[in-house]
Amino acid sequence: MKYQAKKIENKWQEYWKNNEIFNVKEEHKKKKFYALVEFPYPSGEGLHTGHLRSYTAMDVLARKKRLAGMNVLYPIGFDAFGLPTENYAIKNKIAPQIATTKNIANFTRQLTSAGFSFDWSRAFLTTDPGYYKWTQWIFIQMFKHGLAYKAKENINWCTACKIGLANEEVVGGVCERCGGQVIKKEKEQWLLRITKYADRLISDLDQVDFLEKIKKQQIDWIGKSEGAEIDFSLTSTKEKIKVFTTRPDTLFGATFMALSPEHEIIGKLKANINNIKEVEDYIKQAKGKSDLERIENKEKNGLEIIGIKAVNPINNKSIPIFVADYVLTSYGTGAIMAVPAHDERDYEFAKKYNLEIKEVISGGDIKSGAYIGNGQAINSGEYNGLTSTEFKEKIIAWLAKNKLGKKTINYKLHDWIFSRQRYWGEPIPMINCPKCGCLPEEEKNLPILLPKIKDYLPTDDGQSPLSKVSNWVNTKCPKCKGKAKRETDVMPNWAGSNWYFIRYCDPKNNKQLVDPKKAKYWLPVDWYNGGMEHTTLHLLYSRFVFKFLYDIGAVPREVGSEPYKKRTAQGMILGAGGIKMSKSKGNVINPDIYIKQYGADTVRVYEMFIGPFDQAITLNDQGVNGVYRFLNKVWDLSAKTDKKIKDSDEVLRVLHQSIKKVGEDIENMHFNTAISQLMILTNFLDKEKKISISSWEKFVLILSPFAPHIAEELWEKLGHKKSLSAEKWPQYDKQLVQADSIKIGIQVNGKLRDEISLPYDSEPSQKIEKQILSMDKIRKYTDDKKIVKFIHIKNKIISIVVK
RNA sequence: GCCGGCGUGGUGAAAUGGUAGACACGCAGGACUUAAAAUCCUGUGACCGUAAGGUCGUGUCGGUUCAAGUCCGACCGCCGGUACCA
Repeated sequence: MKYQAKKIENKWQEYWKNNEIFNVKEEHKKKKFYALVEFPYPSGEGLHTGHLRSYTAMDVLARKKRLAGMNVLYPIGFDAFGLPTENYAIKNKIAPQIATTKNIANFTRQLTSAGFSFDWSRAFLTTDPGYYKWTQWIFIQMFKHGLAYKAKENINWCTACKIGLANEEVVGGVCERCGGQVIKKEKEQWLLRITKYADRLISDLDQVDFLEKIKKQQIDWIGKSEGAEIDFSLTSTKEKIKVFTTRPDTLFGATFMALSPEHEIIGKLKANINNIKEVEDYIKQAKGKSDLERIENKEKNGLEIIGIKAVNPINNKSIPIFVADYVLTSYGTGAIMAVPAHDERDYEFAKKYNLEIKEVISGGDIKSGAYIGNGQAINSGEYNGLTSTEFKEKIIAWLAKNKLGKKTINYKLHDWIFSRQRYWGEPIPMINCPKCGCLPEEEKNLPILLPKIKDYLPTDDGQSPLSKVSNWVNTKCPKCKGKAKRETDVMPNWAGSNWYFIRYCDPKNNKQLVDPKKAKYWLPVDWYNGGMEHTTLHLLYSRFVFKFLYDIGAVPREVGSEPYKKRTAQGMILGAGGIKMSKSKGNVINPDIYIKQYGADTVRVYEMFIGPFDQAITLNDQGVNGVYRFLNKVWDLSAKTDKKIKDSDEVLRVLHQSIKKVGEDIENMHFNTAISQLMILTNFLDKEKKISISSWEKFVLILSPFAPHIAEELWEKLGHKKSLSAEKWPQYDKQLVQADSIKIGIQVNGKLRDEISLPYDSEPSQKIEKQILSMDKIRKYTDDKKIVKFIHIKNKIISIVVK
């Protein structure tokens, strides 16, 4: 019979489902393995090939770990709240709930057809009230612990649609939907105090096994920098301006000060500013700039504030003050001491406006540009000669003693804006009472259901569409029972994906976020794989939320405060032309087509074979054929099995080498070389007349993580009644892996001239040396020469140096 | 600009400092076939040579070493992340 992929794939997918082969329970005698992939957002386009790559890789690992005797949890769910669905709903006037249901049916079909060994009994949607009840519960706990608060924040505002946009909706500085200009606008928002966890989010990275580049991304995103806050007094007023600097050692070189356009002191000192009208004009045009314009126009510009000057505390010199939009309001104090000699931006600004450039650290050439490195202090009075490090310490001590400043730490990371003026998200479970203020909803009333509405558009002034649902908005105050109103903002996309991996441990629990016993067994996640695009925000946010849940005891102590033991990332899948797949470029590939044409096993093996897992790959038709041929060959080989046969030593050797290599390669995510080894073994077996049952079984088992359907079918053909998923990963025999003899190369003066077959592990000896030197091809190069060196590295090489 | 990663046949790619190009695609020739597809066999880095064999060859230029795709230095190119973070 010929290999019929579709037929056997349907058969085994049914079998796995009906027999709940991959559904797991806590089994305390067994070692657990929690394999996690990023759950998909069920978009209308269906499963992306990138998902397929990640899910296949973890499926291979999960299946291998099962065979290794572990209790493997490999769950799946859907991250179903979000903007694309909401925008789709607005455009087509269809309830997002309906679009979601439809999309999920499609995703489920696709995921099933690829043969992933998910525990479907644990699947949920983040839009399930039973799930977002706990998303809301977490928010309330954050509020109760002072980590959720309201504040005025600048948000992206589309001037055409007149609505607030999430960062991900601003593409290239314009509105993703209408192409309209996006500016910053102040609005009251909910924020989460992630900055309180910044230090732990850095230091606890020591405890986990993440790819180094991922750790680095986390650290860079948090952006911790140590420096000093320094007070500059002002002439003609008692006000002061605080600046932040990482280089207090350059204080003598501060020749002007620059304020961000948003700096509050300007409003306060209006009366003292002689050119207030020009200053206000400058501020107005700076604020009106879109992000796009700010990015495009990188040339620094500013305006001097006439009438007040700042006084450098170290030498009492008056220096001019500028307002300049290269100074960010959102970092540090929104004001800087400018040291043109030792900062590139300040240098550029000083050149443009003809300001003093005073060198205070030696080591550079100030005429040609700023010197930003460390060095020795010069032009710094009594501090001259100190190194930058010594100088920093001394000057901070001096500032502190004179109450002019102090050591400070700053972060790039900001508190996390956690509200959206949208519909399709978890309602923020807060109530505004005119008497009692802003209070959390009573926990017994959770979940606060998202009401069904007809019009999903935000209001003209940017309020959430929920604000139009008066019978939902109007409620009672949980404290005084008087009339009160619900918070109408909803949570961002991230809310549901922050903690979903916890819920997989106990997805149906209605009394607790998670049963501590179950959490204790399954958590932390042993191995989390996903895309690099989620290794900053999602990873950081979910680590933060997990730490918080750990702190309040919602996650048991024994689990620890890090959610993921190990995190890896697959390379991107590029479309035709080696560019990112995107709808607008029309190069998106739907995995369905390949699965239909070749079957899931072929697609799985192909995706794993095409290149190194962590590198970007370009998907094309080249190579799929080869994998399909390989599986056909495997199928045909099964006809050669024979009960009576005993395999040759050579067959056993290649088999045991393969068991070793495939097993190790899977653990290291070197899937491509694992498959090439399976191909080598297949080609080898193909040359044999008969194959023993025992060898064939081992082959089928090591193939099974990659091509589970064909493996199950071949296993059944051998007369087994049960799925091979309950079998054991074969052991390799160390003795058998080594061949008796080994061929090694012989070099003369670095050039390969011949090779010789020696018994394995032959130690260097006079005898071998003599033998080699008597070989014809070697004599050709050595006979009339003097042998300077004779090197024999066991099992590796023989290298002769002649003169 | 800064921070990562990468650069090897016509193509995807292998290679703990130890015989570069495993494995696969494609291509060429052959077998089977009325024919095609499928399958099988042979060849396939470049150059010289009928062959045996030789020379060159892992982005470029240098260095370390008996030995470098791999280590070190400088440079060029591509990809990804980030962006005025004081």
